[in-house]
Amino acid sequence: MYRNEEEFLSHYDSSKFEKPSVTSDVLVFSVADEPQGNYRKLNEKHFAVLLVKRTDYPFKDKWCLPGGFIGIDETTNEAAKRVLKSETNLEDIYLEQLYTFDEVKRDPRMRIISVSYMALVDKNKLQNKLSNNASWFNMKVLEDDKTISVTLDNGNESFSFSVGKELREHTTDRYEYKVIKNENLAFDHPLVIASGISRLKNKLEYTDIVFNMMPEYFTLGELQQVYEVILNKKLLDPAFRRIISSKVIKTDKVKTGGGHRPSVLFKYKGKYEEISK
Amino acid sequence: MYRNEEEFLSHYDSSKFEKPSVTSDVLVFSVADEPQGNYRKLNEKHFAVLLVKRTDYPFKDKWCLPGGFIGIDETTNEAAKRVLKSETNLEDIYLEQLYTFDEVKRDPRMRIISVSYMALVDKNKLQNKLSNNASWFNMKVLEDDKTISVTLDNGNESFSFSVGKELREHTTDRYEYKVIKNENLAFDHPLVIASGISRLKNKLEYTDIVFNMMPEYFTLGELQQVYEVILNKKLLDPAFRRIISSKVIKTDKVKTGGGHRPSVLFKYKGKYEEISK
DNA sequence: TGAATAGTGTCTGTGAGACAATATTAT
DNA sequence: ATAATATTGTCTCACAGACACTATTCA
Repeated sequence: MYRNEEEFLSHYDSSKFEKPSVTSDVLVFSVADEPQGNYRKLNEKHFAVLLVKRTDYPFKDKWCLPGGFIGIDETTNEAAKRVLKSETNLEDIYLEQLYTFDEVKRDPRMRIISVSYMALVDKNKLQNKLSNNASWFNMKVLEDDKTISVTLDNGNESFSFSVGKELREHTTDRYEYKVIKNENLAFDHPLVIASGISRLKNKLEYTDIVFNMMPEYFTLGELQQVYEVILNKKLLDPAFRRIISSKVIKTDKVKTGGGHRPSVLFKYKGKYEEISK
Repeated sequence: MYRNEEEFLSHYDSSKFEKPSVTSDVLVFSVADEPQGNYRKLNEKHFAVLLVKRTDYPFKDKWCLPGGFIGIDETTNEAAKRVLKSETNLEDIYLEQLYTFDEVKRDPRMRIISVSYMALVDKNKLQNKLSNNASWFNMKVLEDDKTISVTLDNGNESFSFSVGKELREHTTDRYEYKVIKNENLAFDHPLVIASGISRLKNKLEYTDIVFNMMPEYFTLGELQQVYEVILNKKLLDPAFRRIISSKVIKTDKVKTGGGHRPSVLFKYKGKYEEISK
């Protein structure tokens, strides 16, 4: 035994155990604006995720989440930020740890543990800033009691995957899904995407994270569209306005030009409150 | 470049990068029954956490969560179960991944990433099964907007710690706390405990996890006490009964002997429903 | 009998769901 | 004028908070 902590540390051999590798993977969500024919109608919105085409084995040519090995002096959060910066050139965006995936065989090369993060971005803020093998995929999500099915489409390619939510009796963990169908995604990334969707839906209801996907000024109609496209259901206008009103402040700006009554622009109250204190 | 995945894998050198070590730490919560003088009164309940005294450096003689390095062929979840079994001799108990803590300097020896799990147990099920350097600590939790303070007491020792919740603008993560005061806990375990308390409080309201800390038969009064001691506030009887009634079924058993009206025993509905289908 | 908990009844206010009604624009 | 969205009004119903009341036991 050693006499004190210093002495102990100087003798400690950190190479004794065989260690897993650790990566940080980032699930980047956004809501895309898609203009369509009728000048009167609003832009359609799509729930979208950022994927990267793998150029190397394993899973060469499959799509995966942006991510990579963490440095020995870098936190997983820092690694996620680094990856995000290099793929989207965005900084200071919302990032939260999602889940740590660590099935022993999730990577065929070796034991790799993936700490996944969820990021929310306003797609309009990044213009032509995507790295060239990255691409946004619109998502259509179908969810029932037992399954989450997602269809992905980036304009050129379209494919789908589905995962099952099976609840084991005593180890119930919301994110312990199981891949049922997957052909075009690398690793266990279907699980990560499904977990992220589930988390986002939940947090939408009891936090203010949605504003991380919004521009500074927005109409309540636009905001409602974002909720609707993520939650995948229509909301009633008056109810939505009631609920959201406390989180948002009216500005004196309006949005015109839509062939219908102009819409007042709002901004997120959060920051404002801090200033006004 | 390699011609196919197999060829690639056979050449892959997994020792190229310097890797962190990975541990699995388990936050075991329970609610302790403490009998007290007056024969009429109900047992007092205490929110409790299981800690282990460290026998080695670093942090020799400080208290920490049960945990340990994961095997190269073992998931963090399996490691958590293994640890739990060895400390409490309990199996098949509720276990969910909490958060992955990975500050670069969180362990003075070397880079160690900790995947933490939260477990809920019914303390009555384990009799004298604790390993000998483990001990239950009753917790008193004080929480306000900015701080969580916890006082721990196992009968012999009493100490407290506190962590601050600071919300950074764009990286808001509920579990990114900061240690303000800590003298007796090893590593960053104050953060883990605070995160777990926060998660448990939340999940109490919208899931059924509480029943993992209950015996098969319980009275609504006892169940209410468990809620009250975890949420740290009194609940109104009629409201509580209304809300909980859908999750629970009445049995024909009663609990007598308390110097007051006997109380009907209930059981959790979850399992029952599956059988009756 | 009385201390203590078990359990029920009911009033009130809040807030969500639903739907109707009005307002305003560009073509 | 019309299609389309913006915005507000209001009715109803469910439900949580609050408090009062009744029920039952055992030293």
